[in-house]
Amino acid sequence: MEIASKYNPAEVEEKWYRYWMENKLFHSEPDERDPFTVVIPPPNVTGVLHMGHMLNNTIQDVLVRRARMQGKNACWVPGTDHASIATEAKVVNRLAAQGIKKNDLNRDEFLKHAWDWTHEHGGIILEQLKKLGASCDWDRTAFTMDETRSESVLKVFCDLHDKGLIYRGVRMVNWDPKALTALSDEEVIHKEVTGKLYYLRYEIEGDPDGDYAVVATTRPETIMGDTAICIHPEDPKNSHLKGKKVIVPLVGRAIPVIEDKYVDIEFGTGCLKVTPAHDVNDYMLGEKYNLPSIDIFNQDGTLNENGDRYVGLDRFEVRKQIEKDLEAAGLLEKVEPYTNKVGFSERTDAIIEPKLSMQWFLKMDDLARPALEAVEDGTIHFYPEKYKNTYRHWMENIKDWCISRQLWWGHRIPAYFLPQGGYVVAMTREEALKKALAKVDYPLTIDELKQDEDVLDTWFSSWLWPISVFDGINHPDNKEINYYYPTSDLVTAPEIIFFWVARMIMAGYEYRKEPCFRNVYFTGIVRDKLGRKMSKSLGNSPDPIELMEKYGADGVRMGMLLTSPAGNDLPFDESMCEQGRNFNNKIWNAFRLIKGWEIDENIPQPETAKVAAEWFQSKLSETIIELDDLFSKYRLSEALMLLYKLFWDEFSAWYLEMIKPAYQQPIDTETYKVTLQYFDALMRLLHPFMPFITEELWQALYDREAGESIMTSLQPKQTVTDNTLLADFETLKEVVAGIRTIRLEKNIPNKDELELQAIGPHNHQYDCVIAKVCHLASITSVLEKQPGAVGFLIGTTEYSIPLAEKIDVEAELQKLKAELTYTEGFLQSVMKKLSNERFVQNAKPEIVEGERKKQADAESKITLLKENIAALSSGK
RNA sequence: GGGCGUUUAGCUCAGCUGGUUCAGAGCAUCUGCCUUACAAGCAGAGGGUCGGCGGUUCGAAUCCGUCAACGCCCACCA
Repeated sequence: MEIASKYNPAEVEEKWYRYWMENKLFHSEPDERDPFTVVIPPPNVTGVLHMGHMLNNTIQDVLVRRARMQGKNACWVPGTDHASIATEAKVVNRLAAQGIKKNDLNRDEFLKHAWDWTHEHGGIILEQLKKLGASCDWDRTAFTMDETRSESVLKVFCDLHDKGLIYRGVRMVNWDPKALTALSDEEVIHKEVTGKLYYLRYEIEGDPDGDYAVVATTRPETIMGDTAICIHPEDPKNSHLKGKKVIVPLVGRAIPVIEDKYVDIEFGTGCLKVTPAHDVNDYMLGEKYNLPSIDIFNQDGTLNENGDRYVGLDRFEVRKQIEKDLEAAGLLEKVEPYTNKVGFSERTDAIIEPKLSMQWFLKMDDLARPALEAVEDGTIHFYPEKYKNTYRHWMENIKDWCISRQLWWGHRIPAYFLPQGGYVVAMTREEALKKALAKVDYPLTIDELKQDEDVLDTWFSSWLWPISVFDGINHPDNKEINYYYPTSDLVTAPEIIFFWVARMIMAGYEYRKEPCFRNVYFTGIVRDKLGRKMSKSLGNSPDPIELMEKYGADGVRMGMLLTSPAGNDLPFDESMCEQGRNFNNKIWNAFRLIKGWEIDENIPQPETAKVAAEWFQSKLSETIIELDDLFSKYRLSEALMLLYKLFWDEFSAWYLEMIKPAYQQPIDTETYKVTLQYFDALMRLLHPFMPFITEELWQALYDREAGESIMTSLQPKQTVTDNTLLADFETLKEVVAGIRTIRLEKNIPNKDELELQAIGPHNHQYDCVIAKVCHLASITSVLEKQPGAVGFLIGTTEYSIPLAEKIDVEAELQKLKAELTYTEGFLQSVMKKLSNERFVQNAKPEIVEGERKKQADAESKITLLKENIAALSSGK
């Protein structure tokens, strides 16, 4: 059989993914096994795969594949999110490119465009996930705006409304003047911005030439909305303003001076302008002192009819202009550079305008309580644990959730307004009519009901995801939800801990009285080499599909996982994928070696192979124990590294070298059989990480039945771990390394046979292995080192190799002397400890014992070294 | 402004309740090898006063205090 010396992933990956799909190996149905459920964090329906998805989904796939191979009924539910604002923004942009404004269209027309866009781009990302090897149950693919999920959302809205948890009210909200919608607090990103602090003069009414108030503000363009200025009641600087009225600059309107301790005397002039319509704090002052509220902005951030001479101009235009006008009118005292935090829209990056508007809110206090408790008491476990703190802090200070958005793409709020005021909430218009008729005493037709124009926040559908994908909202007692819920693990980014994770937990308790998942694994952020977050706008993100073409999906998966412990950022570098690819190649070539052997049934198993096989069995078992432990702690990077070393170092570099028959010689049946078993076990251990190559080789290892797959085989279990044997082999490896070093230093070709002599304790049990690996003629115990031999120390045993040619005495002496100096220093530090009475008294007995042994070993080593030095010197 | 976290080899990270797993791993680097599975490889080597200072202790990378740098989250100071 001819096998290429380089592994070629492309065709292998294609072939096996198809095989898995054709055999329905990803599909899950409820049965008697334990379920292992994971719901995918649904990516934006029109999004494309980026590196963050790669990391996130690779981790999920590892967990799911491993669970499946532990005999669980694994079910990974894929799907997409309608991503209200993001998708609507994209559609608006596309329409704009065609010269169509959103406002030119009615709601239905716009939605048709949105659905077209969704069908055109939707699901691309899911196809890309297949390339990665994701073992999702594609038959269950869900969409947050498909029929089942939409019904769930409306049902929950109605239910929460009926429970009195949803209310409508005028509040100061975060207004996005670009997207023309309110945003939740979580969608606002505060960034530091360098701007100016303007000091404005407000003349005192009735005293135009006299004193005036000076107000410091960063937003001079809002003065048209001023309805008061505020000072601290105990501020001596501004006491002359008490009880007075002042004139708003340029506008000429008189407003009162109010007093409140909210004002910081030290800041600016200690005098604050109050604009209740456009600042959250001012709003509160306005409420407290019953001030009128003058809204000066249109929805898009331009000034409305209250904008005086600036009507129609954009807010930032006005800021520039008003500075000039104030200056000209002599009303600008001074301008200082100033840095403050400004809120930006997460989606559109527009500067948020605090705006009073009528919105829908969800009361959070009651929902938050059980959700907080679940994480606190460990019912739901976070990895890494530090996010517990973040979570607690938010949950303890939770505010009501603004759930309405002034958009069209999303779940339209099922509230219907009545012609003479009031509203009803119902699943359908028909139901709404019934409810309405029961409520009013005037005749009413169905067309007179006016449905709320707004849609719900995207997260109002995703918070139901672990339930709604199994239709557990609409049919709370169906077989699927009862079987698959609660889900097992959630893998997501810490950025959405509030947006999504916290709210899912709340919905879980509200609608199932049970946690929605047991473990949450928070991934880090994928960054570029310079530490910048990978983003489309920076153009610093490699295309995952291209990466997979270059390094193979298994290679990329491995590259991503090697350096990303839970919660740590991942500084991405292509070289990591290279390492992954190289490992694939290593596996491939080990397979080539094994499969290339000829088997001879008549030859007995050599002793070397027998002990090697025993040793590897133990090594394998030891590794499995460690692996289980790492998985239980979700330390996936370390788990992979452990297997990497097991395969590369222990199996390839040691085990295969020990059992390898001589060139063109056949191998015995026993060794061959056991080696195939080991290889099989290694493939199964690696499969969750690298699904494709392991399937390819696992299939090629034996004749497999049709439809059989490594995917549905079981993970190897621990067997016997012989610790003595393992320790003996570690010593053996040191001896081998010592001999190799001598070969290298003395330039002795591998084919030259050498003799090894041991002075001091040496276990001859595994000599055959050393002899084979190092190509030795013999290993003997002797009493004295031969003149002209070179050696090395392992513990208190000296190993030496007699050499025919002359050795470099000077160099040998130097080496020995250096070793002596080091050992003497070491002995000194040990002696220092032992001569310290308090150490001997206080330290645990075994520690003291250990130090005594160190002392003895060091002393005998020193004696040995001195003898050698003396022998060498005299022989000079 | 509050809270959380990080700082160990050139890079990315392990190091659990203080002492024989204590200074480690992988990658990178250097040296020698095209040895008949693999140069995407083999063999070997070098490299860190564990961020600074102070303390507790017989003993500190590990515990305490403090300072510094970086990161994240939260927050209405004009």
